[in-house]
Amino acid sequence: MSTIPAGRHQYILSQIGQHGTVNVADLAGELSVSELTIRRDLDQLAKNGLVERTHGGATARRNLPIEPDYVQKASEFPREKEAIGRTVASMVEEGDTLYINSGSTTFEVIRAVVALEKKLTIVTNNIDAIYLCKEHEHVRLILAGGVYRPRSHSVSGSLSSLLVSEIYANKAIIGVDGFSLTAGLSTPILEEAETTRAMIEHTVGKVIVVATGNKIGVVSNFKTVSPDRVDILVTDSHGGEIIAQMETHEGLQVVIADTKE
Amino acid sequence: MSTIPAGRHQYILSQIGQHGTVNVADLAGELSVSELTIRRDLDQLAKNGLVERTHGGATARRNLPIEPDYVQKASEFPREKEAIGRTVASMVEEGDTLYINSGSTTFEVIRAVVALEKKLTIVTNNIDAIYLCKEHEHVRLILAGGVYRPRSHSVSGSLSSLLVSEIYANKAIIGVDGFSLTAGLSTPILEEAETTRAMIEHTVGKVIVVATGNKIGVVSNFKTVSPDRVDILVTDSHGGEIIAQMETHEGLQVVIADTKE
DNA sequence: TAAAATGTTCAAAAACATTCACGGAGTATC
DNA sequence: GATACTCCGTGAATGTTTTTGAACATTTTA
Repeated sequence: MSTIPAGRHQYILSQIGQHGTVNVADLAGELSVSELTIRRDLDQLAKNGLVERTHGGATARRNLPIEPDYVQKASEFPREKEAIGRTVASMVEEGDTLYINSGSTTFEVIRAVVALEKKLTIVTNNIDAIYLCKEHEHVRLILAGGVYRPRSHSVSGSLSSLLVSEIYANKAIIGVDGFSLTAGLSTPILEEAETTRAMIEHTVGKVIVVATGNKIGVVSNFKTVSPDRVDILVTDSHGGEIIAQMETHEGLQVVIADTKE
Repeated sequence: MSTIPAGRHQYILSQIGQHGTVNVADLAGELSVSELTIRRDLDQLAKNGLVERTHGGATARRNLPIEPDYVQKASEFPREKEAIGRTVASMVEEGDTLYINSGSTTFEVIRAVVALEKKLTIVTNNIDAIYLCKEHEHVRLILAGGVYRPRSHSVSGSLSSLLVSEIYANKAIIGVDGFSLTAGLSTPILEEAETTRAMIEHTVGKVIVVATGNKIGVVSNFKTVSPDRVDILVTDSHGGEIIAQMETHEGLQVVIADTKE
């Protein structure tokens, strides 16, 4: 009898494959370990998405893990992005319909916005938004369709724009890879640029751009819209002197998000 | 043998799948638990939309008052669904563009189809398809947009149909909650019915319906399309005598998926 | 109306989460 | 080479939650 954990796991999985379910007491007897150890084995297998944990044992898992690997989230400027999210959330009002495009900064915005517990409609092409909205009854999530891009966990392209053209939002929250007063908003992906542009064009209220300081003054490959279309820029305190120029730009309100404590 | 709640549920569902009905007294005897426990099991299954509760037992759903929980449903007939998936995958050819609607059976189809390593385009409203296609370079995944439905892990509604109306596929693989020769395809959710209908209408090739045996002869709330529009039905061996009628139906090819060994 | 099935409440039992301690494998330090 | 050290898997002890079954009143079915 294999005494190592990996051997037990293999045995458990084969039992589940054979019978559909297993129970803790039987496994403990068959493998000559305590029930506690079996429980820990099952918990681990469940965490890896290999089995479905139930009271008293486990069952085969045909469906997928609910919680995917989006935990990696904002690896670059987590504190700044979280602060930006909080700041933008304070601008959202009950009943708003929001366009939110994809990206790690706007993901943090969605996280902060759904936490408000306000009645909202969110229209986004960020697939990961699902996990944030899933358990929030008060948020209606409309996902843009289109071609799925694994790298960015988003959908984009002309099919997305088609759906966007049917919806008018009263605020757009746009993450960018580059924001410059001369070149406007820009992203490295053509399809993303198209979808983002469609969102902005179908917004009747404020267009809020979110960008960490390192994006300010940067120009990426594909232009989305000109800077004049932007009403509010929410960024952090690392934008450098270009921020000062932007603050004097007519029609553009610059908000610096506080990374508190 | 000591059985856990989940194991009992599985057994009860398989009994219902085979015989159509179950009664409390028999189950209590077969599973060596009190009738009260069986009643509680049945109540729970009914609450999740998996069975229809009656006095003295339960029956297969004749109609569906509530939206079944996807996670629960996914573990209903794992072997049968896997077999159906494998069978449908053998009908798919290199270069196909497939419409696949949402549901736990079609999910298994997607799983089997992407494993083929063929170059394909999959258009679906099943959100979980993302995890199956994420690491398969040869599959282009187009996600239908629309309102997200947490309980069924899908998007649906008029916005989805809008996107679907732009795409013509050469095969449609459709999961249903009810398939009857008189009433046709039906589902418990209006929006799903609409999206599925749009998919079928924009398919130029074969329409393949997948359904485990317990769905055969069942009528749910909202009709999708008439049975004449269906070319192939892939099901398992638990369909009962209605299958024989279907096999004689003109223009409908019935395929029984083998749950190997 | 009588029998069967159900709903409800409550207590016991089973399974669980959590914390702590033990012991072996490997590593670092002297 | 010995000691101390951490890391990991394991099991015991504790209190908590879930599940189960009995008892009794109520409803449904025949």
